[in-house]
Amino acid sequence: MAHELEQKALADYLEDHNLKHTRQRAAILEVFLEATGHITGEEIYQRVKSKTPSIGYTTVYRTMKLLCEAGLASEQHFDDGVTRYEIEHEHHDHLVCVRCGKIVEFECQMIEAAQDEIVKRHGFRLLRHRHELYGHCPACRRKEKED
Amino acid sequence: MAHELEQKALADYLEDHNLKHTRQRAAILEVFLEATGHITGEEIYQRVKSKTPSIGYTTVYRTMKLLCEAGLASEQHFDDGVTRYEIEHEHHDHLVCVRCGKIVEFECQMIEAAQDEIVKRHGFRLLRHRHELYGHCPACRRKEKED
DNA sequence: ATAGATGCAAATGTTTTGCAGGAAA
DNA sequence: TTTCCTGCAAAACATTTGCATCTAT
Repeated sequence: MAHELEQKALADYLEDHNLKHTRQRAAILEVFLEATGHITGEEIYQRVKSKTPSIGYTTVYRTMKLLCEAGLASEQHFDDGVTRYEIEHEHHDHLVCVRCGKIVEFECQMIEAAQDEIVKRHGFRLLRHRHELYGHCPACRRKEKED
Repeated sequence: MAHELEQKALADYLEDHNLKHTRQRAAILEVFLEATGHITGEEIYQRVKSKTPSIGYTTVYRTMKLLCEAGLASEQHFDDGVTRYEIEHEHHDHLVCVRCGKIVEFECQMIEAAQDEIVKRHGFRLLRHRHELYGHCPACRRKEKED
């Protein structure tokens, strides 16, 4: 099985919390990890279904919530109102192509510093942020010119 | 009537597009303008309802969409999945208190410049962006210490 | 008179919950 | 054998649509 490390992390989390290790949970984590990230609940459901037809939406959503709690996944909400799950990793933001849906991650130290300054100026305590740039990716810009 | 200027802008837009000037449209715009901005469809509905009890959700949503097209309002989607409407104005971003819901707008030239650089580096064409900082506002931080 | 607007009820799409049966420890 | 999970169906929730009726022009 691929992704042994993450399956191990899940097993540890389940054990620590007196939760059970089930076929469905392993299958959902597997599908999630195989995706390039930024996958929706619906997509996970469809892919798990092709191998385990008895799966329900309920289990997918519940398991993804659990993976988030376990620190393996995190939720992203882009402009279309659908929750997407990505592999949890350090601070980064997103560049989204509104034509083809391509998502690129970026990090910018300068922006982080500017944010801290703004937060401080307003006396807030920063918990998290969200920064998304929407536009057309290089491939779509090329297609536009052809149209 | 307050907000004559915007009511005039709406009237012009309606005329230009062969749409009708109705009591409901004027009432919804009025309520929207009286709010401090960042009001939800539900809130608009409730406030209009107190003066015009026959109003329906449908009309509120349809009218807010129309106001967006007319350039008077714009939609904002924060993390709770509820659409909020704000008075359309130049580029700015949001600082949101997750405890009390307070919303502060900010603008930062340095961040805008950094964004442009990132977009250029990835070959994208930028259409719009969204930048939200979530945390605790000064008042809520004070309350926290009391708790 | 007529194009367009309204409000109700029903549909939508996504995610959550209640519950009875099922599987892991 | 007990505790936790699962999948179904139904609920929730915000928003949209179909349609018969009403209203501004």
